[in-house]
This record gives sequence, C-alpha cells and structure tokens, in this order.
Amino acid sequence: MSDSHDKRSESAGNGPRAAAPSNFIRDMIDADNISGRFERRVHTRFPPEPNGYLHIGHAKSICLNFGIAADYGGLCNLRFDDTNPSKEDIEYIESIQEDVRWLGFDWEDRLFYASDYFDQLYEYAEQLIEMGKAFVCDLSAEEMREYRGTLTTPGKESPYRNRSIEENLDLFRRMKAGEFPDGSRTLRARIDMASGNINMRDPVIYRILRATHHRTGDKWCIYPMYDFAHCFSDSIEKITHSICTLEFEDHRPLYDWFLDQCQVYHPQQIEFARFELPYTVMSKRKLLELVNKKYVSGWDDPRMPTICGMRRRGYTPESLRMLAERIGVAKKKTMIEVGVLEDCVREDLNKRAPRMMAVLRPLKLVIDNYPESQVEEFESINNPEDESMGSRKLPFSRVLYIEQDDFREVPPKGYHRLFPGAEVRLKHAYFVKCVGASKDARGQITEIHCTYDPDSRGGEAKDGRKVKGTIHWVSAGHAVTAEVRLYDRLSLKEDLGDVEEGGSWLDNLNPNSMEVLSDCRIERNIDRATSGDRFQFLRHGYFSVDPDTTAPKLVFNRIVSLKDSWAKIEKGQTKV
RNA sequence: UGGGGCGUCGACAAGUGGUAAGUCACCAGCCUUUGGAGCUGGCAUUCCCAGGUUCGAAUCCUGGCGCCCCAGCCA
Repeated sequence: MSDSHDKRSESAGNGPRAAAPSNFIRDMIDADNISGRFERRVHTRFPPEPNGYLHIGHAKSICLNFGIAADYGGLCNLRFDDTNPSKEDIEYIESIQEDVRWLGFDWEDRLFYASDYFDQLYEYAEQLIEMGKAFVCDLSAEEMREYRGTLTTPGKESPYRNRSIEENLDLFRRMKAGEFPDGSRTLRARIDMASGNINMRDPVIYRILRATHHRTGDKWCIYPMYDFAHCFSDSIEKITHSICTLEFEDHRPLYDWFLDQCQVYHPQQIEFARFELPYTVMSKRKLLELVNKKYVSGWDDPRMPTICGMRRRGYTPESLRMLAERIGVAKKKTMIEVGVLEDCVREDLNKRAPRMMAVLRPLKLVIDNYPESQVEEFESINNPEDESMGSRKLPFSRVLYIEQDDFREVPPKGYHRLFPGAEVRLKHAYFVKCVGASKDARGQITEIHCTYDPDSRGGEAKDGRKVKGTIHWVSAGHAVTAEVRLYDRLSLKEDLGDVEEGGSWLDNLNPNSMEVLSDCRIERNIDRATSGDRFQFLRHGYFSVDPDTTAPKLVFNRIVSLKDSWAKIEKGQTKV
C-alpha cells in the first residue's frame, strides 16, 4: 500500500473551522451547554471495531466527531471497540489509525481500547449480579432464540433467570476461570422478556469465547458484548456526546439502563443517519469479500470506497472533509449523488494541481510545412488559477501526438476541433490547419497532416483571426510513455445488493470498472513526478501517480474527469 | 393494537408559529489560449396526504399514507 504521501494536507482537527452548518446534534450540544449538563464540556469519540478497513461512510463519522470537538474547543478520542477477538486484527488497527490521521485528525494521547477496560467491565458485571440485575444462563444459542419471542410476540423467561445471587456469582467467576466450554453459558441482564424492544429482553452481556485477543492475549475467555462494553467505555472516558448511527437507536434504552443501574457517569447517546453512494459497496462484509476473492487488487484498490482506496486513487483529505460538510448531518437516510463527491475533488484540485499535457489515446499529427529538425520551446503556465505555481517549458516539433478524439473525418454539428479544412490552436503553440489524413489498408486513420501558421506563435494569430478550438498535444520525440488507469463504478446497479432470486450480488459487479491505457504520451516534465503526486491532465481530468510506478514505467490513476460539456452535447445529439 | 425512527426542489439540506436559506445537478447568457475554471441570471405560491387550531402553519393538534431499522452468545 502507498504510504501517506500528502505533504500538502493540513490538519483539520485543531482550532475552530469556518462557519459550521447547523444540525440537530449541534442543537443538542448547545442546549447542554446552556443548561450546564456536562459542565460545558464537549468530548466525543470515534469508536471503530478493528475488523475491516475504514470507508467513505466512516469518514463522515470521523469528520463529525472530531469536527464537533474541534468547533466546541473539546476533545475527541480514538477508541477501538475490540470486544470480539474472533473477528479483529492488528492489521485493521494500524490501517484505521493511518486513515484517521490522513484525513487530518489528531487524537493526541487519547488512543484507547475497550479492552483497556476489561477488568473494570468485569467488576460492573459482578455488581449487576449482586444487585440481582444479571444472571448466568445455560440456554443454548438456539434455545435462547426460541425464548426470545418474535417482533410481535413477547419472549419467555429463561428457566435460569431466578438463580440466587451466590450461584450466579459463583458461575460467572467459573466462566471467567475457564471452567466451561465456549457457548455453554452466558451472563445476561435481567430486564424484561416482554419488552417491545427486543434489545431489552434479557440481553447477553458476556459470552464464553476462547480466542486470543490482539491486546490481552489469552487472559480472558469471556468477552463483553457491544451494548455492555460501549456505554461503560464512554462513561469511563467521560464522553459527553456519544454519536453513533441510526441502527443503534433501539439500543439507547439499554445504554441508559446499564449506566443507570450502576449509577455511573452518563453520556448522551445521539444517533445520525448514514449515507449511501449509488453504484458502489459500503458493506464491510462485501468489501471483505471483494478483497478475499480478488475481485479487486486489495483494500486500497482505487475503485474501492475505502479511505485507503480513495487515497491511492488520488482523492485529497480536503475533498473528503468537504464532502462530509456538504452532505450534512440528519436522521434521514440519504443517497448522495456521486457528482457531489466529484465536485469536491475538482474544486480542491483545480486550485492546487499543476497542469500537464497528456495524450491518452495518441494520433500522430505531422506539420507538413514545419522544418524537419526544428525544435522550439514554449512557456506554459502550470496553473492558471494560481500564478505563483510558475511555468515550465514545452518542446514543440514537426511530429506531434494529439488525442484521437480531437480529430474527426466527418465532424458532428458544433464540433470545434480538427477535421479536414479546420483550423485549431495547439495550446501555447501555433494555429494548425488540417490538410489531410492517411489511412492504413483497413481504412483506419494512421496520421493526419496539417500546416501551421508561423505568425500564430504563442497561440495568437497576427491578423487577429479567431479559432474555435484549442487542443492539447505532445511532441512525439519529446514525450514519455505512460500507463493510465481509468476507473468506473464498481456496480452495474445503483444498489449492488439488488439481486434476482438465486443470483449473487457479485453478478452485479461492473466487469469494466477499470480500463488500462498503456500507450499514453505525456510531456517529459512529468518525469519528476513521484507516487502520490497529482496533476490535471489538460482537458482530461485529475490524475495521481500510482505506487505501481517504477523507474521506467509511470502509472497514473484518473481521480476524476473534468466536466465535459461537449461530451454532453454530443451525447444529446446521438440520442435524437 | 410489537418497538424505534424518518418523510421540505432531481440529490442533499436549513427552517423550531410571521409568510420556503445554501450546496450539487440542471437550464440560459457572459467570458475563456483547457468545450476546464470563473461570472450573471433562472430553477419549491409550497413543505407525504386530509382535516383542524390561528389574523397567520413546513412548523401546533387529529387522522391517514409511505419508507427504513430491530428477533447475533456481531458491532
């Protein structure tokens, strides 16, 4: 995987940001600050489970938690919710930290793990038992499911529900001591089997699970469940606002119940809605499957909506933060059009990416009246949006490459580029007029011929005549060959999970999500580029140097194309 | 007659009883040595529906409708 190469990335977590938009979470915090509920403190946390790589959806949560803390002069912790060693791995712990840092946030010395609290959590469990609020249950998983009831019918109380406190304590201690096999018993809260909220039907608090934990090793053979561990972890860290996603709304009564029973510091859980991006995957399970079954090259495949995938693709942290800001925070589940994300990167990169001339699909152009061995150099500005980025020299000669799409034998209506008899400007260089095209035996155009106007040096005709089109080009003898990878949506369907009976979501995968162009020609100035550098290839879009780049072979990823109003017009024409 | 949520422009989203912000998209024009960028203007008489309260309702009340989540010893 590429390392974090974003030298230009600025921290986003320190100091107040510009005008943060209003949302219901801020309203709640404001109200708490007025009432003095948390002594005007704001302390949030980002609590990922280290069982996968972070994706763009997590970025929203990260920006929200760290962003709110920063805006209110508060703190945000990074806490790994590592209560299920059978699914978790150190690889994920490392990648998550790298991703959060890359996004621009800093947890300073507040890196925590739920496993840091295992001893404390165990104490709370015994406390609950002593209060008669928890019991050891011998029901098997299947039996427990039967006893739980259904959505519309109440559950039945476990036959073990009324064991004595002494027996429960003894059994629980023996669970901890490893006297019973995995899955044979659980510790359950004693709440209400008839509750309409299934989470309150005597939920499991601890299960027996012999798995080596990445931090506590084999110290424990019982592990706490999410609901139990999470609220107490928040409490121990003196979190004020525990922000999570909507599916935990049903869990809030349980979150509150545990803390109330033990009479400990009590944060406020607040739930917000996740967002979806059409034509992609955001489910951790599916992302894992894509990686394991090699449908993609890895977690950081540039087509993946993972943070590391997007980083490798060339997205900037700024653009991801901008997205989070633009989509807002509410309780309505939303589908964010890809255009919003794309606009965010374009806006960011338009201001900072140096321009380069790159011909992706080369077509040879010979200037018949240009001296054979002559080479000129033209000064070209690196970024018209930022003069301070300077300029560079561009060699020009008799044989050039232009984009295949910039020449048409028969031009469609409104086409401003080259066709027999047409004159265009070669950006920064000269006006050229097309005088003919050569074809091979199969009728394919092999090269086109032009004449140039020596009086248009620099791109301005002396007689003042105008030209409609300006195209990019590269001198054939002075260009480097490179590979460019173009990406498209991973899914053919807006909802990748939309599957016919008997089918698999894998059938919805777009077989053409990556196109490799291996014979691209780029101006030689690109030579100095190193992995992670980003450019605007004139008239094409924004590209980044992929880490697959080796000394002789440059490899680029297309981050996003430029807006192409001609493509839109032409598409409209053919539709008729 | 299980519980919990949500419903404001094509997509997001402000609005918290005083007469529908903003962003993306889209459309039109200007400008342009990137058909890029930029600039200007347009884009919800109406807020899921129906009643009601009120001088006044997206906001309050009543009743509908639609969508999402929950029956892991996952988080």
